[in-house]
This record gives sequence, C-alpha cells and structure tokens, in this order.
Amino acid sequence: MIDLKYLQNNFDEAAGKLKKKGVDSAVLENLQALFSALKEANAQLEAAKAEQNAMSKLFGQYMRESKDISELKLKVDANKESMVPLQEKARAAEEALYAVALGIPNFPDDSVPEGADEEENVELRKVLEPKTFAFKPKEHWELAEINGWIDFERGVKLAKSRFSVLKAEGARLERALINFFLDTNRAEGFEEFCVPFLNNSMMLQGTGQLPKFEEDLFKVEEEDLYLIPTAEVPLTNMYHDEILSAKDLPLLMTGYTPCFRKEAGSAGRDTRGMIRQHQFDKVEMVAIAHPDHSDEIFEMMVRNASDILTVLGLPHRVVELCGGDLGFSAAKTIDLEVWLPGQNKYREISSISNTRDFQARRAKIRFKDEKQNRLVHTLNGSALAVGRTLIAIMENYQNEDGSITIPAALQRYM
RNA sequence: AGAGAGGUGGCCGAGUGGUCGAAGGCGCACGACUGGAACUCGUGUAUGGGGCAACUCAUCGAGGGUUCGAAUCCCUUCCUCUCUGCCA
Repeated sequence: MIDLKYLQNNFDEAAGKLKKKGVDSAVLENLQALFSALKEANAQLEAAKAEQNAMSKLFGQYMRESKDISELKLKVDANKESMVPLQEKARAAEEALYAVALGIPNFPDDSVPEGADEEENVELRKVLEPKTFAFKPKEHWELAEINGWIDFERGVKLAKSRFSVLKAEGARLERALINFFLDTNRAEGFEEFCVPFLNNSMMLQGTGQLPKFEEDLFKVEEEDLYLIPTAEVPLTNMYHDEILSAKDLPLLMTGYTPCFRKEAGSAGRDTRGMIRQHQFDKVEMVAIAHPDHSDEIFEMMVRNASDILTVLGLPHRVVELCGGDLGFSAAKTIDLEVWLPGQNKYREISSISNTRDFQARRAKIRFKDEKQNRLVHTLNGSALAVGRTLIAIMENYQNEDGSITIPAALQRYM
C-alpha cells in the first residue's frame, strides 16, 4: 500500500509518480478525501471514547466510595448512546478508505522510463549472441514430441488445458534445473526454504495479489487458502507482522515451489506448448532489506539471475520495464528475456522487482532502527522460471535431428 | 475427525468485573560498585494510530456480545498440547 501521509502532504508529486502507471489523479483525490474523512471520524470517536473512559473510571471510584451514581449513570448512558453513530461513521470511513487504498499500485521509482506497455520497455544490454543454426530450429513442442519429454494430452486429461506432464529426460532435466538454481542461489548467500504451497488471504493481501487480483488465483473451496502464484508470497510473508532487528538485515531467501495461476487475462495467448501453464515450477529469490541497501541487493539479484543464464549458455537480454508495464507492487522491475530460436524471439524468463516499502506496509514487516520502527524494503525475483528454462535449453541446444544436448553446467545434476 | 486442557509483554509466569497495559522472575539497556569482569544495587525496558509536546485511543490468539466499565463473563473462530481415530 502507498504511504497515505505522503500522499496527503505531497499530493502533486505523488500524483505525478502514479501517472506513469496510468493512475488517474481523480482516483487519488478521492483517496485523499477518504483518508481525511477517516482521520476526522476517528478524532471524533476517540474524543467520545476518552470521555466515556474517564466517566467509567469515575464510576468505579464512586462505587468504592459508596457515592450516589445515579446522575453519573445518566450521563454515561447518554454519551454511550451518542457514540453509536460515530462508531458507524468511523467504521464506514475505514472500510471505504481501504477498499480504494488496497487497489492503488505502488509508486514507480523516478528512474523508471515512461511508457504505456511492454513496447516501450528499455533494453539495457544483451548477454551472449544467439547462435546461428545451419537448419531451421524447431519450437519446443516439436522437440518435446521427438524426444518424448512432454505429454501435453495427458496433462489436459488429468487436469484441464494449460497443464502438462513432463516425463523421462524432460522430468529429470526439470529436477536438475531446480537443484542447480537452488545451489547457485545458496552460493550467493540465499537461505533455502521449503514453504507451504497454500497461503491464506492475509498473506496474499500482504504481497499485493489480493484483493485486486483474486481472479488470477486458484482458491480452495470452503477454506481461506489459495494456491500460491509465486514463492514470493510465502517467502516475503515469512516475516508478516514481525519486527526484525536491523542487524538481521538483509534476509536473503530462496525456495523452489510450483506456482499456480489462472491466467485469466491470457485467453488465446501461448496456448501451444509449455510457455504459459496454470502450474509451473519456479525457484524464487526474496530479500527483506534495509531501505538504504535495497538498490544494491536489487542489482545483485539481477546479476545472479543473469549469471545463471550465462552459465547455462543461454543468450538473453536485460530489460527495464517502463511505467505502464510495471506490476502492481513494483517500484522498479528488470526482466530477463531468454532467446528462443524456435520462436525467433526473446521471452521473459525472470522478473526481478524492488517493491520498496509497498509490500512491507501491507504485510507490516518492520525493523528496529535505533529506537524507531521502520518499514523494510522487500524484493523478489525469479532465479529462474524452471519450465521456461527447460524450453530455452531445448530450443537453444537442439541438434538437426531434434536431439538435445544437455548443457555442461547441468551434466552433474542429471 | 472425536474428548479433554490451554493460548497473557523478548521469554517464563501471576492475574476471574473498576486503582490492570497488566505483579513477580528471567533476559536486555543504562548507571553505581570494580584495575577489569562476575556478583550485588539502582533505573529503564510492548506495538500500532491521532496530536507528534503534554495527552489520548486501541491491543492480554482473532472476531462478535453482555456491562457505565472486560485479560477476567457469554458466543463464534483459529492455533497449541494430551488421549483416541486416521494417514505419509
């Protein structure tokens, strides 16, 4: 959630920032008004409560001193009565405020380029040249068929469309990649975690998936539980509503989880193959950082994810997202796009974001700095999306006969 | 899943209707003592919100209720422990 005090005190500046994300300033004016209304309502209610508390205290004193309480009782009853509408007003004001506030995206950093959509993202650099093939490179689903690595039909039978089954070498390569990623992240200082794949609504709200993006999530019937869309949710919320010690920062976490997404807005996109599935494996990095150091940790995370691709010999480019393409919670995001020769284009394989204090405010993750409690910065990034790495390896390491060479870095994991 | 017990501050643990945001202990911080340390003694030590100083509101697992007043009584719910059942 954005800092409402900041919005109130620096309205024009705040509105200017959110314009980059396409948020209309009228929405913010409304939010500001709701915030003022809540403060006003709370002030009134609190004054009445203070009076009530004072009279109740006096009441106890009268009782002890055996004084007559009948007159006081009348006063205190009247005050109590008068509090009812104030209570309702404050409750309604709070509800109205949060209904809007939780749907406002994070401020982008000032350095984030202007732009409406992914067309205006900025390529920062390319790493490794795509190699030229002496034959027409095949798409991964053709290679999957030739090698018997992926069974799309039975995935659909078992669940529904956008599910698939990995088998034989394909399944083993998936597992090898997970281990390789976890080991690499661990060597970079990330602690490894195995976390629940179902999280409750409070956690999903903490990282920003709820309440706005409920339609993207798989929910368990009759339970307050959702299948996680990314390990960012459990890893970041590990410290939900906790106050950390400054000396514990940064907390660097990594974990493998499957991720579940409804892909509600993606009907018709990437329907063929394994690019866009309802369930996919991912190894995630999450950092809980001191605000003064989140930038350097962000750079480290980008470098780490890029290095993994380089070690695997996968050509990729590093792209900074423009304001319009930035996710809801992110202040700054860098995507890594891997080269897919079969598709003849770069496709997203990692997304690394600094959410600054946006998630920390929602999830109440703070640290003690001297005497003061301050919000941490939270960062997350894939290192890497496993299924898409598998696809990238298939397409980049394919031979003319359709066979696939396992990259040297992975051979000891197979 | 059924039966019983219980959830109080960083930790342990008192508190069954008012002076309790909460005794006592441990831990921690500062000070005294010491050549230095331990011991001892003294002082302090939850979080969030509003004013941002005085002050004030909220919080004793969570949510609701009774009451002038709730850690304390009632209801719902979550969690933990023990026994039984089941399962990996």
